[in-house]
Amino acid sequence: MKPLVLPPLARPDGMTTHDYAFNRLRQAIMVGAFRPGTSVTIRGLAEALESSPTPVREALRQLTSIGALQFLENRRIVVPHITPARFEELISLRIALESHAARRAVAHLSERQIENITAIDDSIETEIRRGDKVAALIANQAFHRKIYTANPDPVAMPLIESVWLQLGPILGIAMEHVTELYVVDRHREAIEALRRRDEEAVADAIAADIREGIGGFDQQAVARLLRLAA
Amino acid sequence: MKPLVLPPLARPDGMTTHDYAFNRLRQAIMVGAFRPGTSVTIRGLAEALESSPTPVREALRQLTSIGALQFLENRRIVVPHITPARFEELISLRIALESHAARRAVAHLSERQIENITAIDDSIETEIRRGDKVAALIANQAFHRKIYTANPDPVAMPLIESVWLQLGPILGIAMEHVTELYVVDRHREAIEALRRRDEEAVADAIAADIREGIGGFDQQAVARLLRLAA
DNA sequence: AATCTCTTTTTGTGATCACATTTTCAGAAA
DNA sequence: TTTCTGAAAATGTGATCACAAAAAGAGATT
Repeated sequence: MKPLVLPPLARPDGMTTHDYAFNRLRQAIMVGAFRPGTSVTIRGLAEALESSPTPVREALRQLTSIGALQFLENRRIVVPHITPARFEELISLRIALESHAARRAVAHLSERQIENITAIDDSIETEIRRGDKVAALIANQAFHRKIYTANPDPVAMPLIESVWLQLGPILGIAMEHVTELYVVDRHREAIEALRRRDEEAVADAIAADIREGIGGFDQQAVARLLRLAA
Repeated sequence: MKPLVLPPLARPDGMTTHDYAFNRLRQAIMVGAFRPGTSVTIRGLAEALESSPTPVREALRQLTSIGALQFLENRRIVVPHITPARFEELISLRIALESHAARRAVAHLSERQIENITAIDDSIETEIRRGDKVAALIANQAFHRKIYTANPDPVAMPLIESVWLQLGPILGIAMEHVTELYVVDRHREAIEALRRRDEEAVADAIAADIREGIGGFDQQAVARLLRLAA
């Protein structure tokens, strides 16, 4: 058994073991730390997290509920495989969900929040220039999340994160093959539209942003990689 | 402790205790067997299901992942409350998700499948005439599910079911106050559009179907009920 | 060298128990 | 009657163990 490498994550006080395991695994999958097809074991993770099977199993079950993992028929636990068709469906779903969420958030965004979002966009570019792919990815997710959660009832957010999780393993592959990240300027476009309170323009900018790339990764290139891996 | 009443559900051979608990609770919530704010206990459910805390807790954790339940700060487990605003957000999300899923399914539907869907629609009307609200609800969900899962990669389906689950408790309230169900003929409209392979018309029919009612329940009336309950 | 068979190890499952926190509720005090 | 207090009960959490199924590996056979 390979000694599982898990990106570190602080454990806030009072957080249950189960919650900690869930969040840490979730974060790991979301930023591409696991490749499609990777299998994990309850006991292995329990050891890596210095815990016991019970809370880990609960965390794994939750992760399967949101599409991040899969319990196979033979009881094996794996990171789901992704076909090119499934990848295309997920991107298309992201566009539908996120342009919807963006549209429903516009009316609730304060000037202050828009400034905040602009600052996050700057940090994305900083990370891209520094070449830190994972940090750029996380900042990009923060950018999107900040917009959608301006809605006081962000019911779409958990669903969006579920799609991000399902795309995570792809990002891991992409990060291995893509050497250069590029700055997406659809973000500036979205911010401008937010300032004008133009719901349709915001939705369009977000849709274009997703269609053109996955947080700094060229989508066409990723699709090509997938076809090769299949 | 009130002796929990849970709608029965067959347990297929080889299904794990955990899976059975999950499916049974899920089904119960989806058809409105629990009111918003209802609290459940792990031991209580374990007893009702003639099982033990471990698999039940896993099932409950999974249900929270998909928005069907909520673990509060004080460790209480409850069916989430719904505000009118949240209800409106969920309906709007249903429209976005399901019109998208319908559009992406059209190209994959065979004539045979369309016939099947027509038959399901007939069964909805039968149940409505018989006055069996729960059966009508289940048939209505089957109608929608059958369309969306024609897509060989139905990645949106789990998200759609998550929204259905979050609307479930509302349906329970609706069923208490609404005496008369009515037949939605947007279904016929959708079927006609499916036959013509008209993606936009299908998406529009589904959107209208959702906007006008929740599987036989008048949406405006439900919104009014919610405002009263709040 | 490839395939089959049987043993050993690994792994998921579910029941049980101890512990800490929360809730409940009876009885006292205002 | 209402409010406060403290003991008892209920509840979520997590570790452990026994069990059955699956996987891995060793050795024999073809």
